[in-house]
Amino acid sequence: MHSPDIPDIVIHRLPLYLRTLTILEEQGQAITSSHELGAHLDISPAQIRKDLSYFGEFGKQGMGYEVGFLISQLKRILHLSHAWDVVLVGIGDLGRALASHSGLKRWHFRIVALFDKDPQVIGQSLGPLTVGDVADLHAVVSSRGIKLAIIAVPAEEAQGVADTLIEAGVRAILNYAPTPVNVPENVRLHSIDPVASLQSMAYYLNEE
Amino acid sequence: MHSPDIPDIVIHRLPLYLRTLTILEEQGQAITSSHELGAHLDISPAQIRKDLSYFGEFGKQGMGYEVGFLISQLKRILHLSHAWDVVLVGIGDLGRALASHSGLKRWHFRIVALFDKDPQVIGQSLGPLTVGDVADLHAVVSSRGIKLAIIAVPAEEAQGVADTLIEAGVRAILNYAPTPVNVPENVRLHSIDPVASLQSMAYYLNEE
DNA sequence: TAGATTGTTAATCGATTAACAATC
DNA sequence: TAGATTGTTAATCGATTAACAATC
Repeated sequence: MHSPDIPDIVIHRLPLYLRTLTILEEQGQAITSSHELGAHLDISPAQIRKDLSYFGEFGKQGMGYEVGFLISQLKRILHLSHAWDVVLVGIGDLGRALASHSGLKRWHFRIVALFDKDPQVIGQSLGPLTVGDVADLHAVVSSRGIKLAIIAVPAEEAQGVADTLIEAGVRAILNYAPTPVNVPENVRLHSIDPVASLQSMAYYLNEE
Repeated sequence: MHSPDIPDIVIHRLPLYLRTLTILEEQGQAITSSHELGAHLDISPAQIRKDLSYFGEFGKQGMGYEVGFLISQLKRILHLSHAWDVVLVGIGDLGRALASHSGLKRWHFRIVALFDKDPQVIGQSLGPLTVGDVADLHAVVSSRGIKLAIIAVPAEEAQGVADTLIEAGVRAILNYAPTPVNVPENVRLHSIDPVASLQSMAYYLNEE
C-alpha cells in the first residue's frame, strides 16, 4: 500500500506543503520551487525536496514544480482525493465550534455524527445533525464504517471514549482532551493541548 | 536567566510531566519514578531522567522523585509560579470556546482582553470581559504589558494581527489560524492546526 | 548555451537509548 | 545488606543539511 518506513515527521509536513501550494494556485501561480515553498514555510529547500523524494519525482530540473500537478500528487499520497467521514464526541463549547468549523468541510472532512453523554445535550440539533447518546457510539461508528474521530470530552472520559471508538473500528483520533490517551500502535493519535503549549511557551518568557 | 541551549523538544515535554505529576498528587501519591511517569506518558524512563537532568537533580537514587517537590520545581522552571495575562484576538465560535476554557484558568493563564474587528461583535460581553476593537489592540497590549497572545482570526488576518501583537510587546503566540505565520526568532509561536492533523492522519488510513 | 533547480548522496547534526556506577 | 532507581556517559539511531551531478 504505502511504505511504512517514511518518517512520521515527513508525513506531518506534507499538509503544510499542500496548503501553501493551494494558496499559490488560488493566486494563479502555475510554477513554484522548493526555495519558494521553503520561504513561505520557514523550511529549508533541501528538506522539501528530500521529503517529496520519498514518494517520487514531481519536479523538473532547472524549472521547479508545476503547482497543480504537485497538489494532485500530494492529495493522492495523503488519501485526500475523496471525503472522509468524521465522528465528533463531546458537544461542549469546543465541540460546537468544531462542528461548525468551515475549514474541515473545505478539506473534505465531513462531520457526520455527534455524541455526548449529557441528557441535556442529547437530542439537540446542530445544523443538519442531532446529538446522539454516547451509549450508541459503538453501534453508529461500526455500522457506518467511520475511521476518523475527534474527541472533545473532559479529561476523565477521554480514555473510555477512545477505547470505544477503537473497538468500533476508528483508526485515527484527534484528541482535544487535556490528558494522555493510550492507543494501540495501529491507531493514530494527535493530541491538541493549548494549555501544554502555553506552558512550554512560558518557559521562554522572562519573569518580571 | 536560563540556558538557551536546552532543546525545544525537552521544554515541550515538561508540561506533560507536570500534568501527570499533578494527577498523581491529586490521587494522594507522594513518590513516583521515571519508570512510572514514562508508563503514563509512553515516554522512556531514560528520556525523562535525561530531560530533568538539564535543570538539576530532583530525585534520590533507589527511591525516585517526591511528587510535590518535582511539581514545584517544574513550575519554577516553566515560569508557572505566577499567573500570566493573555490576550485573545478573534471572537468567533472558537474564540468564545477558548474564552470560557476552564483549563486555562486552572493553570493560571488569565484571558484579560478580547478583540475582534467585526462591529457586530465589538462591545459584546463574554463573562466579565467586553470585546474590544482590534484597532485598539496595540495600545491595550503595550500599556498592560501583555506577553502572551492567542490568535483565533481567519487565515488572511493572522499575519497582520501577529505583527501588531509583536510590535506591542507580545513574546509568545498560540496560533489557531490555519496559515503559516512568520515571527522574529525572539518570539515563540505554536500553531494548532486540526485540518493539517487530520490530513496527516489520513495518510495512514487505507482507501476503500 | 547559460542559468537554474531538481533528486540524491554523504556529511553533519541532534535526539534517544542503553548501560552502569553511585547511592538511597 | 539487598534491591531499586537516579544521574550521566557513550553508543546508537534518525533527521537535517550541504553539495553536486544531472538536466530542463
